[in-house]
Amino acid sequence: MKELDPILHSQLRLAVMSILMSVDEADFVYLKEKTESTAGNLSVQLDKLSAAGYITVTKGFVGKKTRTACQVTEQGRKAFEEYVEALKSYLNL
Amino acid sequence: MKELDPILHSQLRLAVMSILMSVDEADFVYLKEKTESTAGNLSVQLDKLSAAGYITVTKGFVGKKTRTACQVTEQGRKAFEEYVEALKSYLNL
DNA sequence: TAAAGCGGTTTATAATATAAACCAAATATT
DNA sequence: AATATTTGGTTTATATTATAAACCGCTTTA
Repeated sequence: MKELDPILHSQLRLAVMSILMSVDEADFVYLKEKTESTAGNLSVQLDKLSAAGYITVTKGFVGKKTRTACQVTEQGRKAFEEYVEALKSYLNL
Repeated sequence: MKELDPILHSQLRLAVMSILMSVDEADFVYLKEKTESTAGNLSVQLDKLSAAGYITVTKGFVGKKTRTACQVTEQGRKAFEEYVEALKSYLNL
């Protein structure tokens, strides 16, 4: 049986990646709403995805307010696809 | 986003359930080999699946040797299928 | 200018996964 | 026939993880 990438095998991180896979860029607030997570949890999990090289996190401004934007990297895209393939062998899809 | 059943969202438990879904009965030794897990880890995870009502664990004998057989329950089957459905919404399948 | 909100981060806690240590019974070895 | 080894596990300790709570600086509003 294939290994399931532990960085992706986490509900919140998977949800974030799933969103980023189909949206090309999403900011902190949007991700928080969509995933219904707490800010603290989201912050930690974004750090992990970023540390793994699966996403990039860019801090900028919109007017005077900060804005943290996230994008999936090519490496993240690949990892996600491999994770899906591995999972399929578990789910019999 | 749907919740992912935490009992199933674990690599080893998912692997066990995946096997049991397609085999109708499997014993401890077989599951251990197939999943390449340690006996301790497997024992703990089987307990959890059993406590959740997802599998039944039956201890018997083959000659003089003990044999621990596992079967998925109807509840487990249902939970597995719901888990698969929930995951699909994350994986875009 | 104080108070309340927004957009987060850091830190503490609870839950989880995993392996290591252990155990009893059966089998093999000397 | 005693001793060592293997088999089939369970229990316990440890490391990792997920999660929420507490916190922080900056803005906006009262």
